[in-house]
Amino acid sequence: MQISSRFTLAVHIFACIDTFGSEYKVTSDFLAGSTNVNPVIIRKILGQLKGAGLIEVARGTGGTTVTKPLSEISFLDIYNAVECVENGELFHFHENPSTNCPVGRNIHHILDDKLLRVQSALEKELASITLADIKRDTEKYLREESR
Amino acid sequence: MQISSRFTLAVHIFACIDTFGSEYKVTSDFLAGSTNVNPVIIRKILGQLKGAGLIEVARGTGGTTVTKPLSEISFLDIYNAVECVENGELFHFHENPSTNCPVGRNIHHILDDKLLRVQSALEKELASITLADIKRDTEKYLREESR
DNA sequence: ACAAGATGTAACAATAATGGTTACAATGCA
DNA sequence: TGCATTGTAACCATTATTGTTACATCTTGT
Repeated sequence: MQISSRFTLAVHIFACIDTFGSEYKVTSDFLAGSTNVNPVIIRKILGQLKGAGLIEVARGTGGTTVTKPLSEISFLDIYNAVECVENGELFHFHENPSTNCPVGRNIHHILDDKLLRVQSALEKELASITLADIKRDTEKYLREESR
Repeated sequence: MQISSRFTLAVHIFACIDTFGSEYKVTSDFLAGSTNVNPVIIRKILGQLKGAGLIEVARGTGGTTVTKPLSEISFLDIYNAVECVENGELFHFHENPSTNCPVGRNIHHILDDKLLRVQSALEKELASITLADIKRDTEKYLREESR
């Protein structure tokens, strides 16, 4: 199963806030224009990012701002904000394996440490990438365009 | 989004084949008993594992065998066999970001290398774990039980 | 005070994936 | 031939995703 487009959308949103925030008021309609995604979807994602304390959204007047230095917001923060995995577990276990079978009643013990290793590897890499990297590369690509 | 229980089921299946294969004929009904999952679901997973060349399933007579040494079958092999991600891409991208917006038309360039890094980290860890590890730990837990 | 522009959210729909279930043709062996 | 088993089709229920309309609520400017 793929990770929801909410994640790439959220990064796109941050790139827009950083690129256009000083010049325009970054509203859900503005972001809907850039992402080509329905403004209500955008507002839901903004709500999740706000819930995670990564942004502030101005009620009434509109507009979005980032609450921390970009280098302190990692892909993992964003992933956790928008990807609501239950119990935070990457792997879905089949329920109630047979307790009559020696393998069935031990499969969790056998697998858990290994699944955790895999999940940790994913999260570690997500944590190593921050919005500062996105800012740097966004500026790079925009510079290349304007030449 | 979680990785489908097909993955943990597949590992469970391999553990059963290894533990019981010499003593019993490992049929989809047998596996359904151990996993507590419908035999048709088991047969579908067996079909995927067979398609990936990891096992052989005896038509008519029934029973399942592994085609390679356990140390040569990694979690990544199993993951790729049962987790049908389109294009093999872990991250889902929102479609048609605006080409009028500088961020919209560059977001793919900006993100692609970073998403690939994350996916590679996941796959590398999956590749580092093999069914030989599962065999070793299964035997360990069964030994601990019988004391 | 009120109009205008935004957000927050409810409600509903379409689509897809997951997991389950029944049914049955095809297979291989005794 | 009979039997156990696989492979697969045809459904179904449930859930997640994404899209859409609608509207109450909030803030500011006039």
